[in-house]
Order: sequence, then structure tokens, then C-alpha cells
Amino acid sequence: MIEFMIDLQGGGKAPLYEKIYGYIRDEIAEGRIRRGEKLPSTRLLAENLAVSRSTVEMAYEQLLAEGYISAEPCRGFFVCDITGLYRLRQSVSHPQTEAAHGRERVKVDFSPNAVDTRAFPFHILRKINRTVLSDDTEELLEAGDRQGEYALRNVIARYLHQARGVNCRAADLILGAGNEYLQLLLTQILGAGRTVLMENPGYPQAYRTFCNAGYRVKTFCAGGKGAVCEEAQRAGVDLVYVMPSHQFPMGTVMPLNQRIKLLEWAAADEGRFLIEDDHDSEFRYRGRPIPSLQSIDCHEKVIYLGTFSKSIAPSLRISYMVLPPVLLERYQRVCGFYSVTVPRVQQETLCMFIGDGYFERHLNKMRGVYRDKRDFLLRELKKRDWAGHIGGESAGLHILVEVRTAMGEKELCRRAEERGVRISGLSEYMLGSEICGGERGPRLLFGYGKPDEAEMGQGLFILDCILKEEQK
Amino acid sequence: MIEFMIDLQGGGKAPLYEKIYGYIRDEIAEGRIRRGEKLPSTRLLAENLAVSRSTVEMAYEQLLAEGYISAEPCRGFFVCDITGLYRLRQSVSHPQTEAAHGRERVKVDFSPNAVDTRAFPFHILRKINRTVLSDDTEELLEAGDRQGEYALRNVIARYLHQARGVNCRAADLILGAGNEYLQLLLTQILGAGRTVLMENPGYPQAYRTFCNAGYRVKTFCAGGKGAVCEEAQRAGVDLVYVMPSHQFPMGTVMPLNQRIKLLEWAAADEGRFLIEDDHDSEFRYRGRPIPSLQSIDCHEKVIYLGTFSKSIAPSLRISYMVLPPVLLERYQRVCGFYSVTVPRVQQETLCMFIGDGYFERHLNKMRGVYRDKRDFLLRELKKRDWAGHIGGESAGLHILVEVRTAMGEKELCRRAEERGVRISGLSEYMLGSEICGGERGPRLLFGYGKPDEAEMGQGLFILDCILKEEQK
DNA sequence: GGGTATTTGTCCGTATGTATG
DNA sequence: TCATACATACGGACAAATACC
Repeated sequence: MIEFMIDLQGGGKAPLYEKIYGYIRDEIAEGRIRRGEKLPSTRLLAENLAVSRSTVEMAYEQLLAEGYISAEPCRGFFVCDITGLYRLRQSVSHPQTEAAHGRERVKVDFSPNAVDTRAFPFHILRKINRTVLSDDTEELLEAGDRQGEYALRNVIARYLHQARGVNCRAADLILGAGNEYLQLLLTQILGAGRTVLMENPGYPQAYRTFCNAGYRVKTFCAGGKGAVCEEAQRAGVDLVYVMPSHQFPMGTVMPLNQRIKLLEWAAADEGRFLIEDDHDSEFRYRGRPIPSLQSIDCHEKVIYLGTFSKSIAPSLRISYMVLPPVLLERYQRVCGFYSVTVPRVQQETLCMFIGDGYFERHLNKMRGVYRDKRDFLLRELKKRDWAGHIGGESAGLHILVEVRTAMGEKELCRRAEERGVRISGLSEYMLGSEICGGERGPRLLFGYGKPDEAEMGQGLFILDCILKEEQK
Repeated sequence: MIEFMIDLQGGGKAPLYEKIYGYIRDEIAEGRIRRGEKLPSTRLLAENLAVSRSTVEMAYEQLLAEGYISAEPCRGFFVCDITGLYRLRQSVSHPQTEAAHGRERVKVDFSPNAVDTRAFPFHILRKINRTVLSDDTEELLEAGDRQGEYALRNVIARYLHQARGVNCRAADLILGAGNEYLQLLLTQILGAGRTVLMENPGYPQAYRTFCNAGYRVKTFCAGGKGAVCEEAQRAGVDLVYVMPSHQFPMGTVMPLNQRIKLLEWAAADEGRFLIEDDHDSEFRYRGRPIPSLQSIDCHEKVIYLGTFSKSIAPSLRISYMVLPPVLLERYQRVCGFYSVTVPRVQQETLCMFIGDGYFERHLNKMRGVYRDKRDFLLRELKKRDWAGHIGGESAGLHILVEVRTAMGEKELCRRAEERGVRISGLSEYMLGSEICGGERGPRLLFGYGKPDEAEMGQGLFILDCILKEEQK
């Protein structure tokens, strides 16, 4: 008979039965007890260790459930044959990999896609999360609705109608893990061999998605004189991808007459569709929000894309897409079996967050927060003589600033990064190899989502230094 | 022994123990339990109702205090003689219980992709979730690593190496919201215009994904005589999608010699790759787990796909993909800017779940649970004369059963569904319009993940009825 | 070789500590 | 502070297998 010497004092505050369980499990897993061997009875071991029998029983029960031992009534517990039983060895630390991922020090982050996390109501998130996990829990594990939970789609549809004038019912909505996923899904719905027109500079992710899917992608200068629909006509495409409310990264707004012409262009042929990416329309600081393209479309030609990445957080990974009837039918035929990519727990949480009015409150709060930060940034920039023309300041979470310097844009960004300031230049958002707008000085994207005023000040100061050094 | 069926969901927000108390009290008061009868033990009832023992204890305590039952130490609780006992509480009318007696139809779900949610350790999930949400919260909102959090990829890589022999580092892993998403991503990485060979019947989602991406998809009979590599040679494809460990839905295992030949075929040309879908290899009941195709590949030709949909839950939406170096480099070039599709909170939660050893325990436990359910199902099927050849029973979460009847497969499934039994036939997994294997009777997929023994028994009984009616 | 004491797994009720709201 | 719920730990009662006389 084996005699165990189990240290019940050490090992921290773990429960007694777990220490016993862990000890015996390791003995078995590492082959120090052979299979078939008999373990001491619960009584014996309990006495040896000076614990209650039930404590030993609980340990044995666990070993039993995990297949390490088998129980034979009135005879004893015996070690099983664990060949083939999985065993994850506890982390042997990997120092080199950890070091490799030791985050670089970024002091000030002007990324255009980051959001302000300080103002987020974590306590509410925690509360909702607890509620979600506490009731109806089993159902949460099962696969849910393929387009997304109906209740959530319903509140989103209501929100979209109210806030953006979007004409849709819950049935027209498809939820997905991020805009990029939905664009991927869109290529599947629309099928191979399409031609698409995009604004340049624009949204490189979408550009690459279309390229990778084998689409022919044409671009035209965003903010230029040419009207979109004429470009579409000339390029002979059947899809146009636009961001009419607040073009990324230029920040321009598409005028109403161009929108109408674009809709007319789409209506002229059955195979044509418009993809409206409405990624940051929630934040608008001047004038009234412009109704979406989808809301003024009466030919069912607009695919509407939206996201919670900016209004809540990028890590949430919940976006939505409104499909016109023709494409919804096609989606159900060719993609209907795809499971939704958003975990159900997240869906329920978001549903409650919106449904209980927290989302609206949060949006209102954040609009104020971002407006203040934007105003501060604009004020500070005005003091700099290196800051030239500023664009895109009426909406979104970033502004575009022309910099008066002889330095190259990439060089400027690199030097900033070196000193802990993450900032991106307009050239990063150029699609393909095409160059738009000719020779000009660097244009920087100042995202004010993440940094607070102090950080922004610091970042601007560092830029001051870099640009001053260069002048000398 | 009495078995209680207590509705813990209904009845509003009353405490659990009061619901239990009220139910039993009414049962006794209305004479549905005779005096002297023994109530289920606190442990038993607690487990049946999926609540803590203390909750049941509180209910019993109340009943005790009110004289409905008496406690006999070490024996159990027994119903007292309540003749002449005043009802202490006014029995408020229970409209919902009356309404609830318009019983909903029995649902037995034999879906091959469902899992057992009863055995899931929710309390641990809740605990981990609390921990995750309580510390380092702000960072959780920011966009994380594009391939998935490094720490999580690290534990997965270690698990894959241990359990499946997969050769990979965290850097080779890409996380995504489900297998289907990863396949979509794969089409982006591999680029348009590929040709792929798939087993038929197989995994329709993957088939559609490839078709939608414009790939030419060829199929061949799974489980047939032809070797895969010869088929690949003949079909002139450059990709082969296989499930060597446990082909879905046939349940066959690819022999080692075929695996080696397949690897040789792939090695012969630079553009060739094998996609190994290892979707349910966690559950294997006989013999030792077969090493993965990836583990015996020395030419870096295998793309390995795995998921937590079966080992934890489909609604979790976390899958992973191991890319060979060439494709990893390509991924970083053409898809490197895609954000990860799994929310960060989920990643952290899973990371802790695996890292703290809960995953291993859960896996070992579930293996026992599923083995028992499978054994039960096999035993029950053996009693039926309509059950012919049974396949795929050595692994996974479903078996394939030939049914001796003149009825058509679709008709059989339809009638079962009508009576509340969800079951799918093999034909649902036929790719394209091709028919494989010639004329045969219906073949049904019995997924035993979700139903418990009682439900499976019920489902089989309903099938008995349907098949008997037909015979007449 | 048959009865008996012992050992054993399994059941049971109970008490206490702790987290949460 | 109190109600609710869960996790941990305790020791008694029982039937069946086993060892012993």
C-alpha cells in the first residue's frame, strides 16, 4: 500500500481537498504510482493526514471525475490507465518570449482608432455581466441565432432608426465580430469577380479584403473635385464603398447632391450596390447629424455598416450590417449556415447595456468628453506655427493636420514613435501604390480618443522638439 | 424515491430556496407525497436542480420548522403526518404554474454540434469573469494583439503540443471567432483562384466558404477505397481539406500510410497545402489519441485548425489556426492589419481557464460524461432492430447509424422534428449536388452532446414509433 | 466452511466561512 | 446589517465485500 506524504500547510490558501487531489494527480501523472495500484482508503488517509474523511472523499471524487482513478465499492480506489489522458503541464515560464512581448513604452497614443477608456462605466459592465452570467446560464453556452440574438438586433435596429434614420428591422441586421469580418462576409455574399470603387486615401483593411478576395479595386481621390458617381460610371464598377458621414481619414462629408446622384447610379443597374461605412457617426460636434445614405435610399441599394468599436470600445468586437432584401435573401442562401461570430455572453451584455439606457447615457457623456478634448487639441495646435491646415474636425475622433516642415512624413512619424509618441501619417491610408494629391508636406492624424489633455500636451511638446531640431 | 421537477426560472424573482420550499410544501399539502415518504437528500436534489446544497437545506429547514417534514440524522428527511396542520402561509394563487401546465413539446436535440451544458463549471466561469473584470480593466477596452493575446496563444500552443503533438509556437497561432471565420481568413491568405479537394460528405460550411470565394472545389467519397493523395493527384488541386482524426460526419480515421502519402503529395509542389481540421479530437474513447497530421509533417505544409466549440461551448466562438512559416509571412503581409475577432474579455477569461488547470479538468470530466452517454446510446440502439450499421463511435460527439426502413431520410428527419426530435441525416452533409455511395437507406447522425439519458431514451422511443407506423 | 468482525465506498445531515448586494 | 447563495469541512449510518476465526 502506498503511503502519501502530503504537505497540507504549504501551497497557499488552496482548499485542503484540492491539495490532496493535486498531489495524488501529479503522482499518477508522473508515473510514481503504477496503474492498477490501490490507493489508501478514505478513512486511512484521513487519519494519516488528520483531516475529515469527506475531505479525502472530495479529493478522490475529483480524481474519479477526471479519470485518474476508479472506485470499486467495498474494495477501494484504484489507479486507472491514464495513457492518452491529456495533461497540461503547469507553465514552465518562457522568459524569452515574455521579454519579447514586454510592451514598448508608448507614452502618448494619437491612434485614430483608440477610445477613451477612463470614462467607461466599468461598474455597470460588471453588474450587467453578473446578471447575464447568473440567470439562464445554460442556454448561454448553446449556439444562438446565426445573425445575432434577436433581442440585441432589435435594440440596435431601433437605435439605428432613431439616431441615423436607417430603415431596417431586426431581421435585416447581421451581427459580426468587427467591421473587417463583416466586409469579409460581404465578399462571400456578393460572390467572386466583383469590381469595387473606393475613396483614396481610405480604409486599407477594406481595400485589402477586396483585393484578397480577388475583386478588381479602383480608387479615386477623396475630397477631390470629381463626383463619386461619375468616377463609378467611368471606372465601370458594380460596387462603391463610401463613408459619406465622415470619410476616413480625410474627415470630409459627402454633400447631399452627390449622395443622390450616387443612389441614382446604383439604382440604374440590378447588380450595383453601395457600401456605406458609418464607422464613427456617433460623434458629431457641429450642426445636426447628417442622415445616412441608407435612410434616403428608396431603391434598396445600400449596405449599411456600423460598429461599437468607437462608441464603446474596439476590443468589444461587435459590428453590424444592414442588408437590402435582395442581398439578405442571398445571404441566407449562400452564408446562412455560418454561425454568428460574436460570443453570446457579449451579445446579452450589450443588449442589456443598450436596452437599459446605459448606451445612450454613455454616448452623451462621451460626446462631451471628446468635444472637450478636441477643443483642447485645436487650441493647442493653433499655438504651433508648424500646424497648417486642419481638417475633419467637425466629427469623429481624429483630426487631420498639415505640418509645415521639410521632413518626410514617414521620418516624422518614426522619430515621434522613437520618443514615445504614436502618431500616423496620411500616407499609411493610401490604397495601393497610387499617389493622390501630388507633392505635399506631411499630414498627420491626431486621434484624440485615448490621450487625456496632459498626454496630448506632452505629445505636442515632443513634436515641437522634433520639428525644431530639424529646422536647425 | 420521489423525483421533483421544480421550475426555478418561473415565479419571478423569489429566492431559490423559497421556490423549492413552496413547491414541496404544496406537494405535501395537496397529498401528492404520502406521509412517511422519504424526500431526496439535499445533495441529490441540489444536483438535480443545479443549485447549492445549502439552498436546498434552507428549503428543508423551513419545511422542518413548519412541521411538514422531520429530519432523521444520517437517514434523511421524511414527510410528516400533516392532518390537521394549519397552512402557515396563505397559498397565493400561482397563475404561472397553471399556465405552465400547457406543457411545451418535448425537445430532444441530437444535433452533432451541441455540447453538454449541464456539466459546465459555471461557478468557475463566474469567478474568473469577476477577476478579469476587476483588475487591469482599462486595458481590456483597448485593441489587443491582432493574432490574439500572446498569453492565451501561449497556453494554447502548449496544450496543442502536449495533447496533439502539434509543432507550434505562440507566434504561429492565430485566434478567430470560430472555424468558419478562420476558413474565411484562410481564403484571404491563400488568395483567389485556388482549387481545393474535400471529402464528401463533409463540412458544408467550409465547402460553401471555398465556393463563395470563387475556388474550384472538387470532392471525393470519404471512407471510400480511393486514397486521398491519388484523388488529389488526379483532380489536380493545390489544396486538400481533411479531417484525419475523425472525419465529419463519417467518423472515419485516416490511416497512417495515407497520411504520409498525403504529406508527400503536398511536399512535391511549393503551392500545395493541406488543411487539417481537428475539430473534435479532444474526445476519444478507445485507444490512444492519434497524433495530428501536422505533428508528422516535416515540410511545413499543414494548416492546422482547432476550436473550443466542442471542448467548451459553441457559443464561446474561439478557434485557432496554426500556419506554416510561408503562410504566416503571407498572412502578416496581406492580412496583418485585421483586428482579432475575439473580444478581449473572452480571451482573458479563457486564458485563465486554461492556465489555472480548469480546462484540463473539464476535458477529463467531459470525456467521462460523453463516454457514458455514448455507451448508453449504443446500448439502446442495439436493442432496436431498425438500427443497422453503426459508425464513428470511437471518438467525437456523434455516431452514424444506418436505419432499416423504406422511408426516405429527409422524410424520417422531418417526421422526427414534427414530434420534437431534432436529428439530421447524412444527406445534409453532402457537398454540392454530387451523390456518394449510391442508393442506401437513411443514415442518421446521433449527436449525444446535448441530451441526457432520459432525453435520448425519449428520442429513441419517438423514432421507434415513427418507424413502426411506417411498417404498417 | 460458515459465521463474524473489519474494512470499504457511499450515502447522509450538519456547521462554518465567505462573497455579494 | 442582513438575506441569499455557495464552498469547504466535519463525522455518523449503512450495505457490501473481505479477512479472519
